[in-house]
Amino acid sequence: MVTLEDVAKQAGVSLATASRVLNGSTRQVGATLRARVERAADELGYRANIAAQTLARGASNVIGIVVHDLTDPYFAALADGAMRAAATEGLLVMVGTTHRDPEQEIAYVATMNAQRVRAVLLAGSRVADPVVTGRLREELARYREGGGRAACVGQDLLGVDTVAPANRAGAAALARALAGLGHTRFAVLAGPPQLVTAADRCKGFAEALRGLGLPEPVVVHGAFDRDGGYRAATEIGDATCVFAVNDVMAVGALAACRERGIRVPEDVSVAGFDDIVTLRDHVPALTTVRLPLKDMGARALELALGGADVTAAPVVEHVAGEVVLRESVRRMA
Amino acid sequence: MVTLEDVAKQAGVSLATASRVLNGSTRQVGATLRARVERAADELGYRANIAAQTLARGASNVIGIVVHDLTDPYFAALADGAMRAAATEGLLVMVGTTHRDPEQEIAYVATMNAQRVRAVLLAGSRVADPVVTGRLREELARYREGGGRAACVGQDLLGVDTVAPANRAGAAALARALAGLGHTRFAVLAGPPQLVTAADRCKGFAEALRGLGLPEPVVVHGAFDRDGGYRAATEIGDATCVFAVNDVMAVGALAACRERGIRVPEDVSVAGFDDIVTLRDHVPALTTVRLPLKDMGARALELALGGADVTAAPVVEHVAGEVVLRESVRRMA
DNA sequence: GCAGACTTGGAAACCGCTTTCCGGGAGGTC
DNA sequence: GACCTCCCGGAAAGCGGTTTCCAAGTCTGC
Repeated sequence: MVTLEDVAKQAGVSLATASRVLNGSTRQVGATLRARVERAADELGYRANIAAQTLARGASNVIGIVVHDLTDPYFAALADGAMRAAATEGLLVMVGTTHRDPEQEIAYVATMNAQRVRAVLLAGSRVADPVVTGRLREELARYREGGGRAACVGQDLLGVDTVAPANRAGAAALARALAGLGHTRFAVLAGPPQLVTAADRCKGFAEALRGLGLPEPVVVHGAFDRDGGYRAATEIGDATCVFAVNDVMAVGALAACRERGIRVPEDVSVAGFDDIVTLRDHVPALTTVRLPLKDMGARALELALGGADVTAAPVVEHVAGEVVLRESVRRMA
Repeated sequence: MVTLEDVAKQAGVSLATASRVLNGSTRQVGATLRARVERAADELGYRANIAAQTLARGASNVIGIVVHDLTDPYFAALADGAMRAAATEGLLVMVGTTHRDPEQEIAYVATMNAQRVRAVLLAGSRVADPVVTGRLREELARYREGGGRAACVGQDLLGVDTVAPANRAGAAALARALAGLGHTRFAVLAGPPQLVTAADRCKGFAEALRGLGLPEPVVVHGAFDRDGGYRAATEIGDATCVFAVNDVMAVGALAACRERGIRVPEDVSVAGFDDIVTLRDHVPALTTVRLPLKDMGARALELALGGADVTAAPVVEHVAGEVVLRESVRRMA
């Protein structure tokens, strides 16, 4: 590989000068030398060694983002938002996928720390395990002590800047909207009990029903994905309205209904959460709670990068969800 | 940040020994010292500085992958496959999204080169612009001269190892299957003419029709995304069967039909390409050509990493698509 | 014409780690 | 016991940049 020294030699200048010309310095370099250096670099096809730059500068130009699964449109949208924001700052993005393994998440924080990334973004639901969470916090603390910045999309459990979707409030609003349609017997496809996002949505929904004096919903736990929704949908009892705690599960539930000859919304109403863009053309159109996922991802990155004052209390931004009623629910007679 | 030197000092050993203990060396270190070093590292919370390691070792443990858009499930699946493969090799992944800007793609290759990533994966369609392609090839050549490895998912136009989906053959097979159902008047929602993937699929489809002695299809160009399909769907003339060159466009077309009261498949049959997993529950179920996207991503990474012989001719692996007939098409009377 | 302020180029220290090369001690052989 | 290995620890030379510190001009203003 051609190094800066090669360029300097070819241009007949010192290393220092070559560095100043090519890799953005505050120092001025005369037009003649500047041209010579640029020409040499071009001829030689010089590409700065970023590892060396990072080492010398003590700061890298990459950020890390840790998600569960890129093929889940929820995380893809979050990641996309964050990546666009990163790109405008000229930052590169290193992505880690955990596939919902909390150990992986911790490991990634350590790795990102080793990479000395400028900031790390943790996107995705926490699990309700204080031990695991504790270890994650520890690893994060270690990272931040070294000057790293961190932010999180999801529950405010990590002591870092957080973009927190209003899962509870959103689910509650949805419950009220659904109740407003005349439904009284509900089921919740609740996802795994340890997953905080899922649990919060479930809780918010149930609380709202309680507040309205309606009966408790049937709660069916299962996986947080399409198949989880599909399976859970078979156990909804005599509910007239089922709330799947995310859109992907709702789509699974819809599929299950279809296969079993249950019409939606005529026989049962179905609602989800997130308003996944890729699913907007689903038939029947899914009632859901819209979350501005891209913005949330972008905002989280801003938070991580912003605020020079590391010692300040972490800022938590709550983002509201908007209930979107579509064809998958119907008004009861 | 705590450095290796701090650890060495605390453990009362030399830098060399500490390095050997902590960062995988072939050299043995005695049990006593080894324990001392590990203890010190743990107490101090040492995290190796990967930039320094990369510099010293002359090789990094990250790979780069360049895609158009992570929120497009096609690329998400490809990326996911590649990332899983990378993870099993203990490699980190740097992701760049170009949003279909070829300049961005070239820029990313340069950047990845600067990062000295072990390999870069270019996923996504080439554009039919020899100038741009030439510059990309140049940039790739530069990278590979420096020892970088590269692979590509898509058309074999870059002179690197390639996983090439059989776009033409797949579309042709689809055309024959559709013709076998009795259709004779076709339309193709063809995407942008410069996009090679789109063009190949369109061409393969038309050729097959020609081979069957059927009339030329109506070809409607447009964007390669959902909205492109949506818009193009309004110009299909009197076709009884429309082929959207990818699933996402097909979904857009389906939406357009629905809004205009055109029943699918009763009034018109619709087919796509890719068999996007997220769309499998779409109603009506989409007829399509299945591509093993995750495997393709993984395979491309293997290709990039494998084959020690850089000078060998690039290997091109063709991967076939499988026609999957579903509800969105019907047999003509 | 000259002191003082500015500008610009270069030498060299340093960033944190890997690894080569050396040397000393332990263990084996005859 | 002498000689050879083998094993393991440390000193130090890089890896490819950045940046500080100097020194030598180049301008100003008087």
